[in-house]
Amino acid sequence: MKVAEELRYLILAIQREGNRLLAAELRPLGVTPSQAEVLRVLRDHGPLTLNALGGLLVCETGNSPSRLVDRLVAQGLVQRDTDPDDRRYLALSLTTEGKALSKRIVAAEEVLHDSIEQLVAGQPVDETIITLRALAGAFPAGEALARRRAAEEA
Amino acid sequence: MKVAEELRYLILAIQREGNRLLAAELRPLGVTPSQAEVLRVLRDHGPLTLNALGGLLVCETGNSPSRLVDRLVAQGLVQRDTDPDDRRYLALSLTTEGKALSKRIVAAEEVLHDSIEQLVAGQPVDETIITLRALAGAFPAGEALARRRAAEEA
DNA sequence: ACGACATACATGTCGTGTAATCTATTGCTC
DNA sequence: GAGCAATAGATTACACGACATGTATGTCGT
Repeated sequence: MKVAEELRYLILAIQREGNRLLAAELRPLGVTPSQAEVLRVLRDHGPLTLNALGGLLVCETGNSPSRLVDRLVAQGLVQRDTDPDDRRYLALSLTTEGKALSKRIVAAEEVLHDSIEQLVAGQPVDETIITLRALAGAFPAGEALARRRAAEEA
Repeated sequence: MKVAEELRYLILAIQREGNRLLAAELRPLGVTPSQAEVLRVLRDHGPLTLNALGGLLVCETGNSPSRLVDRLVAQGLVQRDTDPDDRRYLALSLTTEGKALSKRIVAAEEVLHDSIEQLVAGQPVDETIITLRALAGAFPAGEALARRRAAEEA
């Protein structure tokens, strides 16, 4: 099998299974992995417009995470205000309840991350990250990650 | 950011974007990446039952890829016969049309694979594959890949 | 032969990913 | 300020993935 093909399938398999594990951890909290990502981004990066939110999401649902946000609003976790100056813009932020839940989400993610670190213990992880960054950097979703890293350091 | 968290998001980003690129290559052929995987597996691993097919798919849709196969049957690419000895079993195989299309699918995948290899040229790819195999090997979907590798070598 | 169980597959539901299309608001040009 | 293009966002259609549940067929113990 070609190297690129094996890479592709390995990444597909890991992504699927990782997502399932995370979904299982998050289920008791009543949110899905994508919803959790939105809550975490909103928690870390203040109030955002829908577009700005999309730019920071890796699970970026194309143009508009509208539906994703809809469900979070319906659950009372996210507040959606319209900018009074320019009514095309939204101001998305966490409700008190959303802030509380996001703490529990971080804890659930820790469980997954600990499992991952155990599995890759003793493996050449640094080289792996370098390679994957080279791959991801070529794409928009990879840039979302880079933006988040940049914002965290600022 | 923790190593495991960065790994997780990198893999998510790469998987998404890779899938989109492949979907674009495959669109002129009228199939999706998941459908293409089914056609390739059927081409390489003879007639299969639905369960056996699921065991070789990385895009393994849990229990049963019935609906995935449904669309391929509807397009005339896959033939679905019932085993006369035990009518619970299916015998899935490519039609002539399906065989012809699978050749074009391989060509479309080559395009993606060439792009990937260009992007990771000069990176520590071997170490990356080792790490990812360690991760994937812990999961069922990773085993699907291993089964395919084993079958290819046999 | 009968009934309980097991196996293989099908189907329903929910949430999501992607792309196409629609609506509302704004800003620009004249 | 009227018309028009650009922009932000919402809506919609289709295919999937995950999970739960349903159905048909076969097997086994009695």
